Amino acid sequence: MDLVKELKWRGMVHDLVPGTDDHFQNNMITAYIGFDPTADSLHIGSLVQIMTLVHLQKMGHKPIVLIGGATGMVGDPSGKSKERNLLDEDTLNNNINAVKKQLEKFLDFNCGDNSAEIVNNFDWFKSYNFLSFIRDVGKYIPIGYMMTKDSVKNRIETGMSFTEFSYQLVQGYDFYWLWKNKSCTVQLGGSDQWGNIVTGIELIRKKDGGQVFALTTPLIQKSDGGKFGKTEDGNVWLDKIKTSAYKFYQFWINASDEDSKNYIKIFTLKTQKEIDLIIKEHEMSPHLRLLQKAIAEDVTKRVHSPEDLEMAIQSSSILFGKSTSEDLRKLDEDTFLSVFEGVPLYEINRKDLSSNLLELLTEKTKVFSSKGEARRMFNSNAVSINKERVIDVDYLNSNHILNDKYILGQKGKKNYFIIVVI
RNA sequence: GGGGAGAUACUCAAGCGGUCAACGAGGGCAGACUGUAAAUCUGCUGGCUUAGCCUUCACAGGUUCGAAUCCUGUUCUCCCCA
Repeated sequence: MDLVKELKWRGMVHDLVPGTDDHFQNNMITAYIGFDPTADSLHIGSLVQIMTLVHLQKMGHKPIVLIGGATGMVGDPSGKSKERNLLDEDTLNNNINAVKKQLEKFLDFNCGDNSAEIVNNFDWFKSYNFLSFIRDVGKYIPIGYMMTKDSVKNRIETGMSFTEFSYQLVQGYDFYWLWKNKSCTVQLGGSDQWGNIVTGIELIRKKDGGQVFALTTPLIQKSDGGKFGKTEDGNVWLDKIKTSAYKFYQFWINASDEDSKNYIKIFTLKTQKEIDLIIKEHEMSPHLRLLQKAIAEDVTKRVHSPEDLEMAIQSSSILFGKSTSEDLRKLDEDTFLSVFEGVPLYEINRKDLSSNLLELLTEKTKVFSSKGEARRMFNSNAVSINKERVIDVDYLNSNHILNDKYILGQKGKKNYFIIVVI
C-alpha cells in the first residue's frame, strides 16, 4: 500500500498537491515537517504530525524533522489572532533540545538510507543577511500573492507586524533549502500550514523551476466541537513531568466512543483489520471500553514506556475500580506513592487535623480557592476522603491517616489530591 | 478637526435612581443516570465570621437618604462627516 492511501483511510489527509500520491510511488522520497520550539515539550496535538512521519518512514521514505530555531524567533501568524511574543535565544535553544529528544523516541535515526534526520533552520538563517534574503527570496514572491493567504487576510485589519507578514517567506525558504541541499521534495504539516507550504512550492518553482509536493493533515475535532488535546488543566504534554504518564493514559481512556474511533486510526499503528475488530468488539460490550483502552495502552507505551503504562493501569484500577477505603489501607507507602504519582500533594501539620474541613481545604491547603467554593462542593456532595463521601465538615480525625502520613481526597469523581500530614 | 455610540462578572449580553452580587445565553464545575463515554435532567458559578455583612458594573470625582443606572472630568474602543 502506498503512503497516501494509508494516510487517507486513517483520516490523516486534509489536502494535497495534485500528483503527491504518484510521487510517493517513486523509490525513496524525502519529506519534512517543521515543529515550532515554542515550549520545552511537544503536546499531543503534534503527535498527529509525528505519526505521519512514522508512517512515512515505515514505507521506506526518509523523514526530516525541521526544528524552527529561526522561524520560532519570528512567530507563525497562522491561526493566531494576536501578534506573538518573541522568544529569546536561550529559551529557544533549551526548547529545541527538549523537543529533539522527544522526537527521537518515534523515529529511527539509524537505519541506513532512510534514517530520520533533524535539522534546525537557524543553521542556514543565522548568517543569511537581510539584503541577500529580500533580493534572493523576496523578489520571487509578489505581495499580492502573500496577501491572499488566510494567515495574512485574517489579521490585516486587526494589525500584523512586518515580521509576521514575512513569516511565509522564511518558511518558504526552508523548503527551498531542504529541496536544494537534502533533495527533500515533500512538505507535510497541519492544515493551517497550507498557505506557508504553498509559498515554498511557489518559490522553488519560480527560482529554480523545481517541482515539489505537499500533504496536510486535518485539524482534529472532537465530536462535541471542543478542542482536541485539552483537559481542565490545559494541554496534554508528551513530557511526563508536565503531564504524568497516569494523566496521559487517562486522557485517552476518557475519550468518547465517537472520538476514539478516529483516534485509534490516527494515533496507533494498528492495521485496518485490527482496528475494525477492536471497534466491533467494543460495540458489542461498550461498557468494557476496549477501544479506549487499546488506544491508551498503545499510545502511552510508545510515548512513555511499558513500565509507565503498567503503573498507569494499576493506578487507574485502584482509583476507578471498586476499591474502597479498606483497600487503600492495605497499600504500603511505596505503592501508594507510585499509584498517586502526579496527583497534587498538600502538606499540613498534624495539629491542623482538628480544624474543620472547610478551613483545612482552603486555608491550610489550596485544594479549593475559597471557602465559598468548598461549601458549594460539600453542598453538592462532591467531596470524598479516602474514597468515602463526606458531608460533615468535622468528619476528619487521626483514624483517617493512611500509612501514618497520607489522606486521600477527591474533589468530584476524577480529581484526586493527597494531604500529607507532617 | 466636527458629530454620534459605547466600556457590565470567564465570554456574549441585559439592566437606564431603590426590589441588583446584578436577567438571559454560552462556557466551566458538581450531582443523578451510565460505561471514568455520549445524550439528558438538576444544582452551583465575587468574597466572608453566611437569616447578615463586605468588595464589585472602565478610572477619578460629584448630586442624592440611596447610583451599574444621573452630572463632571479622564482613559480607551467603535461608527459617520471632513
